[in-house]
Amino acid sequence: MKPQGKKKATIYDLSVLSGCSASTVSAVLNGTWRKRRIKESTAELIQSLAEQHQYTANLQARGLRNSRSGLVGLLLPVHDNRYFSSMAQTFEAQVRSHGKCPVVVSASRDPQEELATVETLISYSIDELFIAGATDPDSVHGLCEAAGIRHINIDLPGTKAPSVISDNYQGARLLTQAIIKRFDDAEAPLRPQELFLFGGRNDHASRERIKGFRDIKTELLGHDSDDCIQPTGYSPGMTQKAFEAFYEREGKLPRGLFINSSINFEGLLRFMAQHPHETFADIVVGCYDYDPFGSFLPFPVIMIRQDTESMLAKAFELIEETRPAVKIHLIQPELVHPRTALKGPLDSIRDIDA
Amino acid sequence: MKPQGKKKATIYDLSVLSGCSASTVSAVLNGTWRKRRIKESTAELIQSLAEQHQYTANLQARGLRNSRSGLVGLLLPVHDNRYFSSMAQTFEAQVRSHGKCPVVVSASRDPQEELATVETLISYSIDELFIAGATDPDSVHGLCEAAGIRHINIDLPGTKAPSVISDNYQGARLLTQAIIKRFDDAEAPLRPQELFLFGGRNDHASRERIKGFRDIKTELLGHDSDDCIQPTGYSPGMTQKAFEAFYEREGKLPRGLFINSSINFEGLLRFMAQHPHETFADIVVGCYDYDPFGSFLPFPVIMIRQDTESMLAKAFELIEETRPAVKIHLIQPELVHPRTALKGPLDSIRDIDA
DNA sequence: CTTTTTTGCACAATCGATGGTGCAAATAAT
DNA sequence: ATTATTTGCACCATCGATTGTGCAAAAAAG
Repeated sequence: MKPQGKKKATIYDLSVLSGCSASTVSAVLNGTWRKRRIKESTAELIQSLAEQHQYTANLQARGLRNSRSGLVGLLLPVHDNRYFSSMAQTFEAQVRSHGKCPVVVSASRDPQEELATVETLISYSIDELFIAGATDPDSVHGLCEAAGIRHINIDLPGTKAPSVISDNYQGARLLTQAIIKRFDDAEAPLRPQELFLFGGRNDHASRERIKGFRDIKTELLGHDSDDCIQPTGYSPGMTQKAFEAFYEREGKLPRGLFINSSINFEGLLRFMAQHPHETFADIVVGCYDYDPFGSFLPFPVIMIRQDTESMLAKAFELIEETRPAVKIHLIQPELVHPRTALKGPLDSIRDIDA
Repeated sequence: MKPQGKKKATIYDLSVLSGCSASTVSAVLNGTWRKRRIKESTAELIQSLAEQHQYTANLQARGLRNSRSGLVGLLLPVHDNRYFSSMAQTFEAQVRSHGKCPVVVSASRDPQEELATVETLISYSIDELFIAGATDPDSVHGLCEAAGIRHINIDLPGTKAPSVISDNYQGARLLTQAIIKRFDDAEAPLRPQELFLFGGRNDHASRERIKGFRDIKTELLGHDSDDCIQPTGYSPGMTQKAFEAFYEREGKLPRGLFINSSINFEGLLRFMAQHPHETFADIVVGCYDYDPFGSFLPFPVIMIRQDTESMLAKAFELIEETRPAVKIHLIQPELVHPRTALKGPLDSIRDIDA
């Protein structure tokens, strides 16, 4: 029928048109009509009217009534890096496959903003919340708990709700080992003071990665000292400064670099922009995060791809449970060798014309 | 006060607690109380009660009543590439600064999914919609129009709503010119059959870019033939195949490559993974999209950074207008030379501990 | 000490959908 | 033909917030 002037049709409009009551219309349109013993012919009539008038339910009204909204939220620290944006992509696909509506929001790794954002989501009667990389997962838990909203931590664990995170310790060991191995047939063997870790802050992920780094480094190279760890926060700018400072001091970069995340890796890019190719002639970089372009830089870049699909799948599984245990589920990440272009969530979406 | 057992406080709860009517409570808490001549002391009482009981308005109820929700939507084709994810990031910042709540969803460049997603958003009484990179902006317009929702196209233009897009023609000229210039002091000059365009499909952006590419190429190199244009859709897999096919046929890659988007660039990465460094020894790549890691690949990569901030700013400006003209606003993109690490939206978020 | 004006707030309808309850008509059982 | 069931649906309260309207009490004007 015509695209209507302005206002959307409601069950009351259809009620008038069909001669049935609004409750009948409602039942027909939300599928509960068999349970309510509505005649099949009545249902058909109403359905065809609904179609003609392009009826779609007002989800705010429905949500108000059932205090559910059909929305499932993903709280992200930031959008614009490959780790989180590909998480968003898989999240959307999984939520849709459950027949719900995904909502992705970021809170800039700011505890205040995290809480404010979650409050807003709760006010919209969001049904479930996936909390990824929150600085303060337990406070967020507090809000969800009070509102009776199922929630789960991803990427960074909390102590009050179940968490699904990648096995940072193991991943860091893998990555560090791979970096070291790269020097196996170098003319000069890698010395402990030549292998540094840059980036991260005092969060669970960083701590675990640092532990893994130090453990395997000590195992393989015999020694590790505190000054080989340079936490810079999750900021490209600070990371760049750290590299500049190091370079100023030492006249060169460490031969082996463990970079805590792709965001920190961008700090290295900024440093690179200021220095000639030779500066990077024989370095090996390991980055705890995968970025397809990062994998093809002019020096060997070994990366860790966190398995966001498995993490989210596990998270969905747990969030469905009635009383999930408050424990941390570790998902194994994957080591990605230099010059590797992995497939991603985009590969599963069809592209029409070529 | 205590975090409450389960249910959130409503104006009715506060109404009882304060001895005032619900309408008074409502007025106090939504700021209209002066207009309603509520005594200041009453307002203070209610506000303090609200704080004690951690009252937050049920936004679904409010939205139902005003048929507005405070939500502003951004419809994206996909999340996981730097162009769209950084668009999401700036979008969120801008929406928040307007006191609204951002909602970002992707629709996989699938016209069906686009419409379904927008219908859902409309059912939540979203206030405004930014339609980015939609395959079928005009159908989306239809839905918004019928629902009386302000909307605007970004990145890909429609014919029925105002659009803000980057100047693809001009950008493509810039980029192509920069590619050609790179060969100025090469031993062998670049011949027209050595400069190819890969990627894109039959959308407005691709068409404009192809036009810009061909125009300047003809101007500078004297000739351009149809087979130098290889549209592959927006899919890494298809793009890879196109490169493989070309390589199979010609035994090498073109010396000059114009790649239509970072998504297509990922197709080149996949190709690269299959071939040794030498294959890329003297190629020059121009990519219509900026990715910081892409900028540092082992061969010269010239990129175009689309100015998402300006695009969104302009879009916000237009969407506020009562009757914005249905026209296309062009935003100039920026040429980014190889080995450049630009700042992005992440730089404006503070990082607490270093 | 009236009359007018202002102040301060309560009432009740409304937004659209849902679901428990009740009840008449149709059908089946006796 | 009478009672018991089943069928098919209407009625109405409800979710929480908003807002136009109305009306006492208090203050000001006379």
